[in-house]
Amino acid sequence: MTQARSIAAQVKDADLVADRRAHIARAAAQVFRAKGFHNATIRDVAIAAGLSQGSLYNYVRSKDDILYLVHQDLTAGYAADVEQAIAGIAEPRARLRAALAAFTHAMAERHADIALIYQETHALGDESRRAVLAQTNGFIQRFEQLIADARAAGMALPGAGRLAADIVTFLPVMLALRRWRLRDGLPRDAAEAELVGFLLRGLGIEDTDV
Amino acid sequence: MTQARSIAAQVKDADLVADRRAHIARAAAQVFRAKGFHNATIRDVAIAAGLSQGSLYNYVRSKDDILYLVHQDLTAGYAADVEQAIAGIAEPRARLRAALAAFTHAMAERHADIALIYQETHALGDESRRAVLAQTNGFIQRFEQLIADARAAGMALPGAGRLAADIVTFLPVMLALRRWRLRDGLPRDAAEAELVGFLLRGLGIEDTDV
DNA sequence: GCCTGCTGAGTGAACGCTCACTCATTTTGC
DNA sequence: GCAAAATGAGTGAGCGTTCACTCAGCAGGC
Repeated sequence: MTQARSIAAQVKDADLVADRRAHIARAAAQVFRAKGFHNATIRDVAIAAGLSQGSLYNYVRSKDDILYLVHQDLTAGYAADVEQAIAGIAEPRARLRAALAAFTHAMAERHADIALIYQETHALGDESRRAVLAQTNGFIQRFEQLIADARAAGMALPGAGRLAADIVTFLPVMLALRRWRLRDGLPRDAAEAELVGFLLRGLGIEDTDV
Repeated sequence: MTQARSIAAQVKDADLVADRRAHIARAAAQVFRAKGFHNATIRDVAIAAGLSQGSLYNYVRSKDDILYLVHQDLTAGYAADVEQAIAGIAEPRARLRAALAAFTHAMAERHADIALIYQETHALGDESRRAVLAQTNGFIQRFEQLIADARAAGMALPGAGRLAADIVTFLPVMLALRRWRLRDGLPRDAAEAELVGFLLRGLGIEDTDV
C-alpha cells in the first residue's frame, strides 16, 4: 500500500544514509517553507543541512529526491499524531471522534508543512508523486475503516463511507490553506472545535452520542 | 474589497490592452495547467496566445503579471457561476442551497483551474498575492452574507457564521484537489450531491426544510 | 610505535543549459 | 509619412548536477 520508493545512495553505510536523509528532510522542509521549492536552491538545502553540495548528492540523486523525502517525512508525521491519539480508545465512535480531533489539531499545528505539501506535490516527478499519493491514500483508508466501525456501532451516516473519509481528511486542511483568512478570526482551539463539530454533524453523529 | 491591481502597459489603446490581456489569461491558464507555472516558459505562453515574446511584453511587465491575470480570470469565473445560479431565487435558504450546489459544481467542472490556483498562488509576488486573496475574500464574504440571511430565516446553524463561510467555500475544493482519488469513486454528480448534503447537515439545514 | 597504502566520505569550482527580459529594427494602418 | 505595435535574436544571470581532488581514519606489516 504505502509503497516506499527506494533511492540509491553513493554512501555505503546504511545507517548513516538513513540518518542523513532524515536530517536532510527536516532541513529541506525548513528551506522550502521559507522560499518555496522552486526558489530554493540545492545550495540553500545543503547549507541548512550542514553539508556541502557534493556531499548532499551522496545521499540523494536529485532535487526531486529531496522533495520526495520531505513529503514522506511530513506525511508520516501527521499520520503518527493520529495513531497516537486513538491508541488507547476502543469504543468506535469515540475513536473516530478522537481521530478527527487529532487530525484537525495536526493540520493547525503543522500548517506550514501542510501548505507546503499541497503546494508542491505537483512538482514531484511521476514516480515520486505516485508513491506519495499512495501513502496519503493509505492514511485516508485508515479513516474509511474508522468510519465503517463507527457506523457498525450505530452512527447514522447517510451516503457512502468512502467519500465521507475523503471529506473528513480534507476539510481540516482548511486550517492550513486558509490561514491567511483564519488568522484574523476565532482563536485556534475554538476554530478546531467548531470544525470538528461540523464534521460530526455532517457524519450524523449527534453531540449527545458517546 | 476586490482591489484590482493595475498593471502598466506599453500599448496605449486601452481596449486593445483589455482584449489582449483576457486572451493572454486564457492561453496562459491552458499552458500552466499542462506544465505548471514554473515549468512553463514565456515562450510557451506567447505561442499559445499567438503573440511574439516581445509583443507579449507590451501587455504585461513580467511573468508574475501573467500569473496574476490568470488568477483574476479564474476567480471571477467561478464567482460568476455562483451569481448566475442564485440570480432568480429569493427565499434565503433556497438561495444558500443553490449557491452551494453551484459552487460545488463549479469546483468539479473547473477542477483543473482550481487545482492550478491552489498550487500556484504562493508563486505570486507579494502585491499580486494580496490582490488575489482580497478577491477571494470578497467571494467568501458573499457566502457569509448568504448564511446570515438563511440564519435569519430560520436555519439552525450552531457556531459562528464566519467560519461556516470558510467551510462551505473550502470543502468543495476537494473535488479539484483530491481528483486523483475521487476519479475512481462515485460518479461526479453523485459525489457533488453527497457533498452538498454533508454541508447542509453541517450547517443545520434539514433536508426537509425549504 | 611507526610507516604505508587503502577506503570512502567530503568539497566546491566549473559546466552546460535554460529562461526571463530587452531593444534595434521592421511592419502596420491611419 | 509617421506614430503605434510587433518582432525575435541577443544577453546575462542563475541553477542543477558533476567530478577531480582532498584527507581523516584504519588495517596490517615490520
